[in-house]
Amino acid sequence: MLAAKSGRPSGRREALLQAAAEVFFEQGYAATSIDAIIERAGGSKRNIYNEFGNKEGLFSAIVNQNADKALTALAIEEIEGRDLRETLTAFGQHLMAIYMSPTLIGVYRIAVTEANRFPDLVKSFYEQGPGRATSQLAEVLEGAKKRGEIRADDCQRVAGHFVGMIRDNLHLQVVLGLRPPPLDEEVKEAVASVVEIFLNGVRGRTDK
Amino acid sequence: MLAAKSGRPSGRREALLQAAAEVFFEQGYAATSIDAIIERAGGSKRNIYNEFGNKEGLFSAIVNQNADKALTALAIEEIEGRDLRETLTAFGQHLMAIYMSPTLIGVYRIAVTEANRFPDLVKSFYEQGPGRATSQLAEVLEGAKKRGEIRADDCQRVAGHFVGMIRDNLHLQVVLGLRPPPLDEEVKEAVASVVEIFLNGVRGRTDK
DNA sequence: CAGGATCGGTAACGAACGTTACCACTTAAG
DNA sequence: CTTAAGTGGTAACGTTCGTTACCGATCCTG
Repeated sequence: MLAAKSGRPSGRREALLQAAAEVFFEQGYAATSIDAIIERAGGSKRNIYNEFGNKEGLFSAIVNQNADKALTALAIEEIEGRDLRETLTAFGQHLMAIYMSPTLIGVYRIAVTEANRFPDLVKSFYEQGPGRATSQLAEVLEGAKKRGEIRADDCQRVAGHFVGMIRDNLHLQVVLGLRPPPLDEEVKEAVASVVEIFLNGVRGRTDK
Repeated sequence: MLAAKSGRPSGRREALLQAAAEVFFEQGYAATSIDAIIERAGGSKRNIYNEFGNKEGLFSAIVNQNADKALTALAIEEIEGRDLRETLTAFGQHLMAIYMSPTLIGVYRIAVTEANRFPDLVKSFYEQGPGRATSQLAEVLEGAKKRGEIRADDCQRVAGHFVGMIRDNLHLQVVLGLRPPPLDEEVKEAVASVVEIFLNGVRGRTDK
């Protein structure tokens, strides 16, 4: 049709990636047909095969691109606040926003689905995403521990607890399509609740 | 072949369900072929169509059966311990064991994958599984709150935090096939750490 | 023992899919 | 203006898959 001028192949490529991501994330790899992608992106199959070689090439391009997007959005070195509570709150909100973004919901779904078919893709997704976030938080906690602000045996483990609480059932519900992503208001409430419990939890031990 | 006597149709049915579950959970719905199931279960396609009608019927039977399994394994009314710490520890270990069982890992994968194709199945899976667990824990917490043992604004929300911490990154890693399920020793350590933080977190507020 | 009905296996059918051959059209060079 | 090159659309090919028609074997009934 006349959706895109034929003179801009890069625009074509982007449109294909966009449309393919939508369909892949919605339907899964096996259930997604090249025809369905073309129907959404316009143009013809020949376009896909010229640009990406085959179905698997297109899929890999999508996952890598979006994992990179999530990675660059995860620069928390800069959000270290005045005190630990502020840092945790900002980090939690940031994390929640990323986890709940349609893009990462889609990547998450596809990672779970195709874990067997594309183990390398899944590994790099985890390491660049949740794994990296946890490690970065663990470093922050390590610093707080040395300053005596918290008590913790294993900061890596405790950091995992924190990101687990952030994901909560909310993430699961959104991933399962049982509810829409939360609005800012709800995010703030949930993060505040998590930070409150977490801070009390790691600060002092009243017994034992 | 001679794997099952032809006189026991119920044995046949069970064998089919078992084999189909393995392939479905491993490959996903769309990528699983009837032939692949037969190859693993023995017999012939006719068997599947006589017993379950079609591919979708077989799939639904599997998910329902395994969701039921998880449901019946979730009777926590009986594991209320002497004090809150004991109850939470037992509940946490129970929950972790269920979440990490190969069966529920498979169901979880399929639920995430096929959320769009089978919304009703996914909904009942969530309500019978994570949703139910959270609600039951919320009731326990509500009791503790009335007895003054903990402080919490919204027990349902806080219960969500707890199950989130239990899932942790461990669950994600297992679901993604990045590591095997934890052994008993590791489960106990993780749950103890979670309970420690959670109890301190909801018990007293040292500031504010 | 005979007859009928039911179950299970084989093979085939029709549809859908990934991929590619082929051709029309546009574009740039001479 | 002619021609060579490359891009994009259409149609077709071979394969795979869900489903079913057909037929032999098995088991229950009289």
